Amino acid sequence: MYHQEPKVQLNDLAVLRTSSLTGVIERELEHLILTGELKPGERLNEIQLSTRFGTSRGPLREATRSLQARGLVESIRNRGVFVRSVSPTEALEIYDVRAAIFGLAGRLLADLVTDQMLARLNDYLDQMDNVAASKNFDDYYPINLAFHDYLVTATGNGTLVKEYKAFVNKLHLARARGLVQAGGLSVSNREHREMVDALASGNRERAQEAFFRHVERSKIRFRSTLDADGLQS
Amino acid sequence: MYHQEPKVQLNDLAVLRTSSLTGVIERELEHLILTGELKPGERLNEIQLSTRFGTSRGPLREATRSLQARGLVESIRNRGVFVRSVSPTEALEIYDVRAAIFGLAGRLLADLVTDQMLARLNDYLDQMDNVAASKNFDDYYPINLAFHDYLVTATGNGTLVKEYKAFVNKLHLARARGLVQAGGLSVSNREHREMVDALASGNRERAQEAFFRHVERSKIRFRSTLDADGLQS
DNA sequence: CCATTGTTTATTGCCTACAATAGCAATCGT
DNA sequence: ACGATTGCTATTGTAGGCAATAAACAATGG
Repeated sequence: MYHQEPKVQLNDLAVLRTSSLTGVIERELEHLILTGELKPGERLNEIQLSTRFGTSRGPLREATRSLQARGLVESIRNRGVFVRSVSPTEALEIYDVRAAIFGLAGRLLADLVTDQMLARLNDYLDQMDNVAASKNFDDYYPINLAFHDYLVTATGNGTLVKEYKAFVNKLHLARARGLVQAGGLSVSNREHREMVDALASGNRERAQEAFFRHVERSKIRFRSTLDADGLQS
Repeated sequence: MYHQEPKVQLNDLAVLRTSSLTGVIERELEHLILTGELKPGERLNEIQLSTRFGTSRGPLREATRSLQARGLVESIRNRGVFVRSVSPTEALEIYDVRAAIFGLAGRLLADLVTDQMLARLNDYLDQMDNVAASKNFDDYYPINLAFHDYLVTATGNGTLVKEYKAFVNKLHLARARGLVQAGGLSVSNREHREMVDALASGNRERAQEAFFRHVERSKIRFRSTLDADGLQS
């Protein structure tokens, strides 16, 4: 009975005023998927998960439908819903679309760039240089992520932000997930500087191209490691 | 009881073997929304719609969750789900993202283009010229749509296709829907020829830019009519 | 007359129960 | 022995019912 205290610990009742149980479950499932606790190909058992969340199957089913529409999960009738497994081919497709969207970010930013923004970007670059020098790669990713997040958000185009993040998430479901990260490891900060320089120039097309190429190079690195490991499709 | 013959007329039971009731409802709702039978801002009454489809509220709720994730509908807790109304501002955002994706299509096609493809594209161009000459504008849209659909599909990038169509659909929910179409009416076929010529040249960047600009010009036309009509936000 | 506070009603949120299906194992016939 | 068939079990698909909320209206007090 849902009028009792739900068993969930972190969600105050206040939260449920605005966001429905379904929404909470959806975010929770998304988290489980993206952290890898639920692995690609794994089935989401309705009863098991709903009891885990302390709810009935209804909200859980609604949550999985939403995840399905967002491409994180796929459903086979009468068999269940499974965490999606993104094939290398699809990963390559996603890289291209992501490049296009990120390129748009560059194009838009070229018209919006301010000294303050450039200062902040250069700060990110310095931080990444420092961390790279100290070979502390675990510290590199958070900054790298923040750098890209800032760029995308600063466009002021919410649709763009949403799309970009959706694709980044989807790449986490790539069968060769390790390769995605491994490829990123070798990114030299020079690519990032090229992007910031392009922004500073205020040249739309140049910025778009620099941003686009940055993602395309990630794609190429991904494909290389893919070939090296002899993975197909 | 769902083991009886459902009241839905067009869907054979065979269809339900593969796609769930939820999926059928979702497609049906999507149709109602895109044809305008359900207008932006309108509430989707669960009881009314579920009885209309001859099902219970469960599958209907799952269908609307999916539509919500896809951005066609928005849900307010304890108040219901409403057909989304896309603000002019968001429409402009969408135009940009769509331009980026369409630009990618151009870039990819530049590497894939064949004589056969060019012939087909030129055929489309001729058809549109003819129709435009005869001022039969109702005939113009289907060809225009097919032209763009073909371009996007020919990239072979399914992710791109899906995204592109999603955004086209969303633009149908723009508050100033009429303006979207009105703006398109004045598209001269010259823009289309520029795109095809760029493809023929095999120059990636040029093709990307031509495709990108085509959508951007639609955006500008949309904004002009917007300003003329004194619409805000 | 207006604001505030019950009260009613339509509708959503969630849950439980039952029907149907898929996968598997045991059984049966050949 | 072996394939097809038939139950069995776990799990999903759907239905319908009760609780809770919000919006509209009525009643009350200032």
